[in-house]
Amino acid sequence: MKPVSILTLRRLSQYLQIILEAQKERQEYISATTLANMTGVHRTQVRKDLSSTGVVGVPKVGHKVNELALAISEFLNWNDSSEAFLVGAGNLGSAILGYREIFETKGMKILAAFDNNPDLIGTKIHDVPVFAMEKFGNLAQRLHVHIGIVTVPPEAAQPVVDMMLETGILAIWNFAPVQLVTPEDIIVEDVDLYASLAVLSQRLAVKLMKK
Amino acid sequence: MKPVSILTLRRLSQYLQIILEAQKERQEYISATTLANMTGVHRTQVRKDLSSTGVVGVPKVGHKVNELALAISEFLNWNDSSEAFLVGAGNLGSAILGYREIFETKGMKILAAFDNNPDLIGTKIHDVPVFAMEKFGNLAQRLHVHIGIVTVPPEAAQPVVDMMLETGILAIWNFAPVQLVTPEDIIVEDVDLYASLAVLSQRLAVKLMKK
DNA sequence: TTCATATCGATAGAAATCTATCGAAAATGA
DNA sequence: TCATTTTCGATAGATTTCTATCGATATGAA
Repeated sequence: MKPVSILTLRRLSQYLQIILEAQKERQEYISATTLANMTGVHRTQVRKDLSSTGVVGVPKVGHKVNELALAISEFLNWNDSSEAFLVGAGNLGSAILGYREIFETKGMKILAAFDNNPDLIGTKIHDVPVFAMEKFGNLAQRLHVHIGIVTVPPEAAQPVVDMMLETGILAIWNFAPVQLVTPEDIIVEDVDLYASLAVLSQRLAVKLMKK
Repeated sequence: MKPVSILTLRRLSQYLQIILEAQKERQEYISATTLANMTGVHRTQVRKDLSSTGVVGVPKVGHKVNELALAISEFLNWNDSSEAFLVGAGNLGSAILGYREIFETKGMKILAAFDNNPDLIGTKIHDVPVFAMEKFGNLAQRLHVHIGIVTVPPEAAQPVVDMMLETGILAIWNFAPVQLVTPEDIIVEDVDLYASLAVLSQRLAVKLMKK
């Protein structure tokens, strides 16, 4: 199995979303062509992306919706569950916790949240208990948690991450808009809102200029 | 001015973040090499990215921090303000509104939020007033708002977007995990958490398999 | 049965993106 | 003053990513 590009992974998630819709509507088959039309990705690109999961389709028919959904889920490792801890139970953290159930269907179970705000400690947010920061290490090791979700303010992010890495965290989902410093083998996935906004605003500026 | 790739725009935002830090620390100069080391992007790539904003550096010295910050901000259109409306004042919407002030420093002013929950209408969230959905069109046209932020549940996203497009919205910042259908000339920037999670979980799975 | 059509998977070619190299310019220090 | 070092910007080459093309196969209509 050769490594797959980030772009392919992102597209696979996109296809899966559409495929799940088709599944809800009881469609039996779906073709790469359909996925291409719905996403704007090129037909052949969709085929390549799908082929990296190992599925094979039937000419003139396409792929069985159920099989395809399963294959992509398996490939993304969304079928077995990984445990996660979230640090930073503020606005953004709470919002993420609100998606807890959906994330569970995608293989990520958020077991607990951590914060240093005494008002939050001991409470539950969207059914997830909030603990004091000091409890992180002990709990993470005991429960074999491998994913850390970072939703703290920018200046707090690096110390939090340093702390996480001491406790066996292998992958970090980082929502703080800072460049984290981590060892090579740690997986860091950034959700960079500023970068996203940058694309939006520059594109809009170019567009308005042209008119 | 030739068009700039999305990847370049995202990196420019990243550089700017680092440059602003340097500015806070009263550094006078910063080099492409430094930015490269801090981000992991290749030296020459950083130079190319920077050159697309039109800045010129000084050999052996680098770029003046102030000038560089200004050039990138200008290029991303973060120096003049664009007005935005947000639809969907739930968890995620509130979290976004919490970043209102930071977004303003990046050229986006969120003037109002909209929701169809009667409990929210008439209230303020992070100082932003919440109106009924029906008010959107009228207000958007009167205030010449061009950016729509979509933080509604997936099933509500497409209707909301359709409504937005009827009222002169030109760019959409979409946080709903669905494929939006829009005319060619509308700018859509997706923040796709599932795609991000897909990258994280697949990478982690591969990593754990290797061990 | 035969033909037209839609789709598949594979391969090859095109385009975009990234990396390496080179000469020039500014600072530093001998 | 002159060599050394660091960085710049430009160009060329390598790599990755995307798109076009082709034969093969299953379906459905003539």
